[in-house]
Amino acid sequence: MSDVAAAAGVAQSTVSRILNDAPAPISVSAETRERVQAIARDLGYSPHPIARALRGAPTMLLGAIVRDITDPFFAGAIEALSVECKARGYSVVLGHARATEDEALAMTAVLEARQCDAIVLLGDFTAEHRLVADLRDGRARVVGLWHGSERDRPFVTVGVDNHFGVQLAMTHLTSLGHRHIAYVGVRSLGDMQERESAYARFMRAQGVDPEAGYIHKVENSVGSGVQALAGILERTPDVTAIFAATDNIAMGLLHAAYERGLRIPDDLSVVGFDDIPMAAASVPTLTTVQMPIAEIVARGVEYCIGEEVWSGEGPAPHELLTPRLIVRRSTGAVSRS
Amino acid sequence: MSDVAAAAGVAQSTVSRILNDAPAPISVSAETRERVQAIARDLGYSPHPIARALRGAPTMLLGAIVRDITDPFFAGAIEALSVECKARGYSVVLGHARATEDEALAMTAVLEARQCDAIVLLGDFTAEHRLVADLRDGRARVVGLWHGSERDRPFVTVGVDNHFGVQLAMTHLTSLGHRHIAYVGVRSLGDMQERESAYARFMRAQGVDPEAGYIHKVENSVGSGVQALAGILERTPDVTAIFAATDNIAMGLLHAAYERGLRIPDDLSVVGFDDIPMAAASVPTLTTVQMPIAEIVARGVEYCIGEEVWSGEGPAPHELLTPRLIVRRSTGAVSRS
DNA sequence: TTGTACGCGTTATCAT
DNA sequence: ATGATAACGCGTACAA
Repeated sequence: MSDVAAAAGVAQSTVSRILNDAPAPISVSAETRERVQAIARDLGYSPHPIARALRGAPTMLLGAIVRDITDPFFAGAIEALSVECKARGYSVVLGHARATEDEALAMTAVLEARQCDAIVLLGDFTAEHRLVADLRDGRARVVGLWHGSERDRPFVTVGVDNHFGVQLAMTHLTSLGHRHIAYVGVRSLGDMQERESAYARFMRAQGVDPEAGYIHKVENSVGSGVQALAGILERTPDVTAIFAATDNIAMGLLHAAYERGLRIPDDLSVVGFDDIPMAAASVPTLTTVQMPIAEIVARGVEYCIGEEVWSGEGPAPHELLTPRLIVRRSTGAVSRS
Repeated sequence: MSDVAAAAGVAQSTVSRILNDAPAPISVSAETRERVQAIARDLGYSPHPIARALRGAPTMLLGAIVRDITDPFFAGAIEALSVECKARGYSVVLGHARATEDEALAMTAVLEARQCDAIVLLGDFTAEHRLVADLRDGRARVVGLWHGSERDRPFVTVGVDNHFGVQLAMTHLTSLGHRHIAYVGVRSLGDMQERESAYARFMRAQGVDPEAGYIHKVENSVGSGVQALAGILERTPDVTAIFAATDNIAMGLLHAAYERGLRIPDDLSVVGFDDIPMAAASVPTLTTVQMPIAEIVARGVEYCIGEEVWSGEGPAPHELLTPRLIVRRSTGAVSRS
């Protein structure tokens, strides 16, 4: 910038004013303005974001803390986040927080994140106490997406109505005649916990005790479907349908059923949750619960770097968006009792 | 930091020296050192990375420019990149460059990327001339991963030996008796182009003219398999096997075959390329070409922020790592001629 | 209308 | 062994 000033024969502050479209009470002669702008262009000047940031300007960086980018669902969420941020001139920096033990390392991400104007938590991190505490005390605004509906949230959260989503899926199955419906979920809090309890409540309302071996917990990976299915068939052979807490798991179940020679949906119906891209191209295609990902992300970003901020007073806003059921070919009428 | 200095009753520069483990020729009394360190800890002091960066320190930020995070293969690559960077104390900031027309926006990512110490290109961006030009002229070190093997590369590239990978896949198919093998690829340069020409060369060596309708190009998505299969069966009904340039496409083919009632591998064999996680859990599981992703990423990161730098003189280093074939259940002996 | 001077939080250099 | 001071690039209050 000083180069530009020197070349134009004006003070550096003048250049700054011109290039930043000086606020109202200041005025610059049109002639100087044009000259400086021309020179700045010729010299290929571009402002140094770091120096700006040092002056207190926002870094235009938004930190995204996520457990597993490889999870197709979160990959889609990050995609949406990236698009939304780009539209607002922001970039997203990735913070990895793989395992729970990685808490300390996740902290690192937070520290680095001090350069970020805001932090978005993708998924459930309620178990990560130190992380949450640091985030709460930190300078940056924080928003939790798909973070569950726990009480006393320390920051704004936006998510999906898990209870309603599960209801949709389960009602679909019962309307097809299924009564003995197993659940395969993930040992985690937040959304996973909510889906499980919504399932349990539904089953009890139907007069079936879900605690009688119908609930199975595995890792959230396509590979875990095999062991889950084996467990289900062994402990509750009367099962005619399975509700999986994520599409990833559901994919694993489709695979495992195929390996065992079980036909879907003739012998077994499967419903997932997430509607990942692969759900529309699996064998067979997967009936699943779809969430308005883009909307959820957009709401979260709005709270982070938009107008609609939370003052920090009173309970943190908590928005729940509504999912819908996508019926495909993995579910069908029950063929045995 | 000035707070710490005031509280300790020493000069602020002294604090800086202590906290940064001052270089050799400087000495600090042990007593002062401990006192300052204690106070810094009590005050919860942590250095301001932006101010450091302004002084010329590296930002410890690595920019990753990628077309589609949703692509399971690149999601895996980003995961590996993130892990590798974290181990070196770096964070990765995501630069989205979706469509080709998005070139201008990709530029934005580059500009923001000025804060980055290095840039990693994930995938092929040779068609993005302005992007490449800007990157070449830029300050940051640039490395292209899976960027193809074009000549006169303006920066270091690390990738996979596509020719060898295709050879593995095709040899596997011919050894099973397949002769009429179709190819489904993507209209793009870099790796996609190399896989296609490697396929064409192999076919010609086998005495089959690949130009006779055996080559099909689609979008790289699971959804595009349906139209691809329809086109293949219509134009070349003698086909008994298909080689897909990516697992994503291969997944779509498995799905499309199932919808048409074609049994895999009895009626049709399918081979993919990438070995995405889903390839091990599809119906049926997919025979595919696996790349050493972690190694490729590690090599790239080494060139970016490691010791092994390229001076900029002479031709840019270009490393090719070796893929291997993973044989699963989507390929079998030919059953018709 | 434009120039001067200061400060953001560090680190490096020079002087004490 | 430590303190004072300049500089990094920018925005801005104040002076001219």
